[in-house]
Amino acid sequence: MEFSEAKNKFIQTWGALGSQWGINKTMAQIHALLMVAPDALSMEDIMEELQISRGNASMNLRALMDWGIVYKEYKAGERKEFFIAEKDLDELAVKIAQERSKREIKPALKVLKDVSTGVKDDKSAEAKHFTAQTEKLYDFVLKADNMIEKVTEMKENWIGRLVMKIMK
Amino acid sequence: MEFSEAKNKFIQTWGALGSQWGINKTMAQIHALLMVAPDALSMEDIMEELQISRGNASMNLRALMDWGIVYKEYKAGERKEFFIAEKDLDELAVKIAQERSKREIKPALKVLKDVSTGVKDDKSAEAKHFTAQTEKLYDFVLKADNMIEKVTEMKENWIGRLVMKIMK
DNA sequence: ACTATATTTCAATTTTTTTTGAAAGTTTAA
DNA sequence: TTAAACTTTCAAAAAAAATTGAAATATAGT
Repeated sequence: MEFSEAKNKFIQTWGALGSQWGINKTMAQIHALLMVAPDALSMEDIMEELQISRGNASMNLRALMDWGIVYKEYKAGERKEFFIAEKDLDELAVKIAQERSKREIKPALKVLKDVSTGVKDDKSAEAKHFTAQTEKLYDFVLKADNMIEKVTEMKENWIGRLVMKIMK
Repeated sequence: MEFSEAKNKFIQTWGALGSQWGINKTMAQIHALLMVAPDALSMEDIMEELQISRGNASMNLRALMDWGIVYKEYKAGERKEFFIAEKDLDELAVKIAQERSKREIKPALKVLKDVSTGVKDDKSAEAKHFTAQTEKLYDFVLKADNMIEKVTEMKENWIGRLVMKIMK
């Protein structure tokens, strides 16, 4: 297999996978590209390689930096900015987990708490079942979220260690 | 808070959360509705409550059943079909994890294996870095996927047990 | 302060995804 | 076997999301 062919296949696959997990295709592709680039790339490089517009590149690079998984780099004597991906996979997973927790799980937990404790006067079977079920859901999601935090705290190769623990 | 208000808030939130994780809004909303319904609902009930078309209801119920998290139920003397959600949250999480592994992670792993082992002749720094990086990614994703399988095997309240283990 | 270089923003457009609704298909009961 | 009750399918329409490109903004060097 040609290198360029393999690289392309990887970028396309990573983009498609991103879409399925609610991350826009270009964002995932830029990330894939930076993950396998040995050196920092400029916005021009990225536009060229992925055949995307300047605006698209700019917005998605910003999003990746907001997630904390891509960094800016400045090169001496160069005016333009270069970009580099977090390449440590443990660190990458931790960052993604933390961001998803902060952006999505925490707000959902708040709503779950509100709705599970908010219905007071309604004595119907439907309302009782609702309260019981959303309460269970709250407990479950809270536990899962705490787990993410715990896992995140055991810095360095946490996934390896976790596999050990699970296998007992 | 009125029950109907709380229920609506829950359904909307669950739908929005679904979207962010690559699950279509209606599918997540139907699931939310069935999660808090004390009894099985008919397609009519669902269409009515969520204000959606018959086709939409039919397609998304099928999708939920394909994921194994919603079941059909037949009532004596009733011609139409009723639907009920998997309400055990451990079971629900396991089913979702298994489906995502089967549909998305396994195929991605195959591509990662292919591209990380497929570039043979290219001695450039770029190609070398590519092979090294995709190999690491393969190992990492494989480990994560194995973890899902292990966790899935410890039936019954696996998340609680896992929290225990992690906290040591 | 000016200018060349680079980046960001955002309204308009394009693409993708979701939803509709009606026709086709299926099942059950008489 | 017919017909009513119900479900599925899928082409067309609508809605949502992503992308473009050019104007606005920012920055650095002289």
